[in-house]
Amino acid sequence: MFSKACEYGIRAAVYIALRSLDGRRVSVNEIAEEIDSPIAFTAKILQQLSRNNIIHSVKGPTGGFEIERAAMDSVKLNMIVKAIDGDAIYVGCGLGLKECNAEKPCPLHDKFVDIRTDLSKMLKSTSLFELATGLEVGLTYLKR
Amino acid sequence: MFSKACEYGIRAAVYIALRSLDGRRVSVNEIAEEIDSPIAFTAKILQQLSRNNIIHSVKGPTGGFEIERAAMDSVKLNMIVKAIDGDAIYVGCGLGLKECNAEKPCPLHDKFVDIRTDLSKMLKSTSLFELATGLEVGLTYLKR
DNA sequence: CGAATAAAGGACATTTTTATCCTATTAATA
DNA sequence: TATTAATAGGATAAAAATGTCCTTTATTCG
Repeated sequence: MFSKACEYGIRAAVYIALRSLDGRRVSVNEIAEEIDSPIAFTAKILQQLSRNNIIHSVKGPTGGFEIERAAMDSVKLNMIVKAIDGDAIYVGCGLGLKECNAEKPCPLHDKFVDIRTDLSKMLKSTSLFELATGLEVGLTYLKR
Repeated sequence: MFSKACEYGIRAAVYIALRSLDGRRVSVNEIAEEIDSPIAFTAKILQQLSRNNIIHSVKGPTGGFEIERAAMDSVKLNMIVKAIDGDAIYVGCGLGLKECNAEKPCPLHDKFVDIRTDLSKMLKSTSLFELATGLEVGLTYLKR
């Protein structure tokens, strides 16, 4: 469904949000450790998220990554997915046709649109805050 | 969502079904032409489908691929997806955790289960016959 | 200012996916 | 039986995704 990069990106963002709730900045090393991801690869992904203004980075000692409280509400999963995987998942044809729409649909078009609309709605309506709080109270996990 | 191999596999199977409705066997070359896919790669995928008894192959002159009328009803998309992409799409965690279930869910688990259940239902209930007939009457397309 | 710390980013390596090429096998038919 | 047409399958190549390493840049703090 999502690329590895995107999976790491979402997990990282949720972890950063969790820590930012306590006012703590976190380093790439800590993030990679806590979400069980390869450090350097995770660093690249964090760069992308930072460039897309999804997370905030600070260089130097005491630096690291953080997310402002307001951003935790306004940043929805679809923004992270789009920043990393692009919009193929929202736009592309399920059977890989370059052109596939209601005019000239692939055999699966209508059924796919339904699924994708649901997926899209879910991603657009899920905020980092929502996911971070589930983690905070120990209901959910980011590794294993 | 699906791998390229799986996309080609579904398109190829639908095309074979379409032709088999007229009692015509089709060659790899014709299939690749009609679904706009790389020939040799498509041949590999057809081998997989054949080994999984999803389509039937005949060697030699007048040979080619075909699907029996009864199989067009019994073969559902989920069987093709499973034969080519395995069951990651049904089983795997949306955020890539090795272990993710109701006991120890990732932050997206519940929302993901909903989407995936819908996708799974759709694939399990869609037969090759259904897709081939849409093509036959010119409502849908396999290339472009 | 200098040392230390952390992200940014470029270059490279590995792995997986996608794609191609060539030979072997099978079967029809002239 | 020889030829030819078709799939089967092994080996290899190319491209994309994933992952690593090292240098640069920014910042803090002694």
